[in-house]
Amino acid sequence: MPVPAPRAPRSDNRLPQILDEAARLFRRKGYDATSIRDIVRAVDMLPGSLYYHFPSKEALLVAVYAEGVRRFSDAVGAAIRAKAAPWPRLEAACIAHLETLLEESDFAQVVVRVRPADVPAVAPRLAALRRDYEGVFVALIQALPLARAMDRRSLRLMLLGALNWSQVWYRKGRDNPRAIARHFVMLLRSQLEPKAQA
Amino acid sequence: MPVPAPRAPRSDNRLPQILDEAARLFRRKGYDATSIRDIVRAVDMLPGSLYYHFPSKEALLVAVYAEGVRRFSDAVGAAIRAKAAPWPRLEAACIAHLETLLEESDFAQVVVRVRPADVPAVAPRLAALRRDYEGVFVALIQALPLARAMDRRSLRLMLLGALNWSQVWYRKGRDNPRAIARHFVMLLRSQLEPKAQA
DNA sequence: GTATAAAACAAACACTTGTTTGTTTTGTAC
DNA sequence: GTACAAAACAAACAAGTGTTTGTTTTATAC
Repeated sequence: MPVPAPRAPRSDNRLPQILDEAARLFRRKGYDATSIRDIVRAVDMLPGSLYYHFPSKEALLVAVYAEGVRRFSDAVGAAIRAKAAPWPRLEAACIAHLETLLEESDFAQVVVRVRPADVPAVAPRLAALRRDYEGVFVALIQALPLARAMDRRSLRLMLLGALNWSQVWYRKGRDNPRAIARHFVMLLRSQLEPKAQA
Repeated sequence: MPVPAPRAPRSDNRLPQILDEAARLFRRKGYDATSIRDIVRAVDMLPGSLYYHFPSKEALLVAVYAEGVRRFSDAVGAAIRAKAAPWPRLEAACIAHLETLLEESDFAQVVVRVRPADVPAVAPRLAALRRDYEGVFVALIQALPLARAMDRRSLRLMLLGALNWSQVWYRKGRDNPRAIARHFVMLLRSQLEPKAQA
């Protein structure tokens, strides 16, 4: 009894639209407040049909979350590739992070907005995804030549915290992601640099 | 036809327990993920009974949120009353804010965790409450003698953002609210002060 | 002790939730 | 054009949602 060969997905496959819509709604209303029916309605589909693509609502969230992390990583990776010195690399990373978060991607917003602990069934997976991404910042800050015996962990937590919290107060048009990121990094930089410049 | 005089509330009145339990659950699971039944179960009450005390779930949230803001304000108010100079006042405020948030009060955590926009029916009220509280920080930062033509709004957003985001990574025992707050303020302070000290 | 209002119960309401099941449509490869 | 798997439909499921209604208990003030 020969096993039938798997076939390529159909070209009218609406999985990408599902992901897009899920990201948009998870971002806007949060995970709990978004229902399966909310999502499929926007894609003109029936609730049950979603379960052909994902085994559960949680699995859909994981897919969106993973895509969000990928967008962050891609943007930051490309940004730091263009810089050599430690501080410019960190600044470029922060700018890329914030532009992705605030202007580019609903997927990225989901990563910042949804707390892993709020979705127990997949909390470890979400936490791991976020941790992997933040590893880039650990490395970037590790590479900084710091003057004092500075706690690099606190430095990272303050910087990323301030950046991510901007999601709460940011308003398109009024604020500018690049300017915010530059500003925040500058505040820390001139304070921590070995020699002077102040 | 004389209007009957209102009577004092009964002493076995369980409203305080309801508020406590709502704060605990809103903090732990979020507003949407917490049901009326979750709350009353912990107080050993029936769902309908809650509606004697609050006209809606949103009204209950407003009560919890307002109490959270009050706790923040009380703690910060007491803390800055003991200091005179601008920078020590700001530092004391940050310490009080973080200790209240991370160790004292479920109510305070709700203020930081629940986004007004997620509860449209009462979003303006929640936003106003939070804005009122943050006014203290506006004033504290306004009073700082800054060296450069520094954007005080960005300074406030970075500081409060970093503080509030600590709710995401803070772990009791491992981390220390007072130390975190001191650290964050120090990072900004020595950078911004007019003369020197660095 | 009795009147009265405070505070809770008991039971349902109409609706939404995530998910499952069996069936049907539909694009594609031969 | 026919076979076949991909992808969707149609319809229900059990459980949970916020809330309402009418009734009953109960602490307190006189």
